[in-house]
Amino acid sequence: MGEGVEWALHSCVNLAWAGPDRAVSAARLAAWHDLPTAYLNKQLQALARAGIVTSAPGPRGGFRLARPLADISLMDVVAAVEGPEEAFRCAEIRQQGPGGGPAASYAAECAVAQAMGRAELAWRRELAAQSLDDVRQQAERQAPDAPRQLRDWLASR
Amino acid sequence: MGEGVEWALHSCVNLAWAGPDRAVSAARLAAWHDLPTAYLNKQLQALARAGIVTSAPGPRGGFRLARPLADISLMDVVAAVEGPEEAFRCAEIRQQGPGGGPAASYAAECAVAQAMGRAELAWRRELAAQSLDDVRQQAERQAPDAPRQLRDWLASR
DNA sequence: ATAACCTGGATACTAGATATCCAGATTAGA
DNA sequence: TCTAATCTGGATATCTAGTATCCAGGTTAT
Ligand code: SF4
Ligand code: SF4
Repeated sequence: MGEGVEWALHSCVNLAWAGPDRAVSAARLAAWHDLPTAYLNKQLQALARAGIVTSAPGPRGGFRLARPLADISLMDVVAAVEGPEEAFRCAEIRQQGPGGGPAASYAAECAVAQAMGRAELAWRRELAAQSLDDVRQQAERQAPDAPRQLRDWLASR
Repeated sequence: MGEGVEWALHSCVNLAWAGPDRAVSAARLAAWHDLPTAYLNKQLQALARAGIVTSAPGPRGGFRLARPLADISLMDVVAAVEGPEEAFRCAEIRQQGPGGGPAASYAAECAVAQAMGRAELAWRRELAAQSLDDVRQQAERQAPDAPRQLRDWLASR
């Protein structure tokens, strides 16, 4: 699990707090949490390609949310940043060595891979069930003046 | 997800097929699927430390299952091989930069981390719900003579 | 026209996973 | 008792994927 996921999630919540009128540049989003600007920019580009945020060049440009937080699930962000690969990669070892005859060659996905696939599906379902708005609400409960702090800081630039 | 997990899972099923009387050396288990002997040995050591298999040195030594396959869940094996670390590691970025004041410093685990934790819990639960005996049964359905092949090959050594 | 900004490719750096090696310790069997 | 097979565990090397930086474009507000 790359830490780009965490950056992307926090950035989305920050964009929501900044409001829909104001576009925020990658440089500012990065500075807010002291992250490497160029690298965070890559994650934001991935979010843009996935249609989660929109991007605009030029002065007063930057990123803003493409849709309300309630319509963005954690799964959307994870898929956008981490790519579509499964965590468990089948290397087909059962077909190597003396054990792997042609008998097993044409069989379907083996039992191990299926079991791991079911577990990963449960993980995805749970991520898909939680929206970024849920996250935002709880974050505001823990730090009620975080949104105002961010807006003030953005305004002072 | 390291591929040692896959090796360990297949090795456990192979040990079950070999039977409880015969201990199988790491070298033979590795040769069966053409895996690097020394490295597979490390995964088997991890399984031994976790109490999933027992090990015995000396001639006629090797590994055997510590308990029936039905009492070993996929989660047991994954935890033994991959360690206890969570896939999502919280880097506490919210406390870095201008955004992280002392206000948030003492707050509990943030909303993002909690949400990811819930998803990972669902994954673990699904893994814990599936026993290695389920896997064995389906594997035998796909390749009914795999157990006999393995026993024959082991006997011819 | 200028400066602020995104895009995307090329490149370097780094940490972790993969793989090998060796010097003990243990035990079955001759 | 001696030998050979085997596990144990630390040290080390290699490889891969994640992390990070840079630059040469292209776009747009002022
Ligand atoms: S399908 Fe089964 S044997 Fe093949 S790589 Fe996946 S887990 Fe291993
Ligand atoms: S607790 Fe929240 S802010 Fe801190 S590292 Fe985890 S996800 Fe990021």
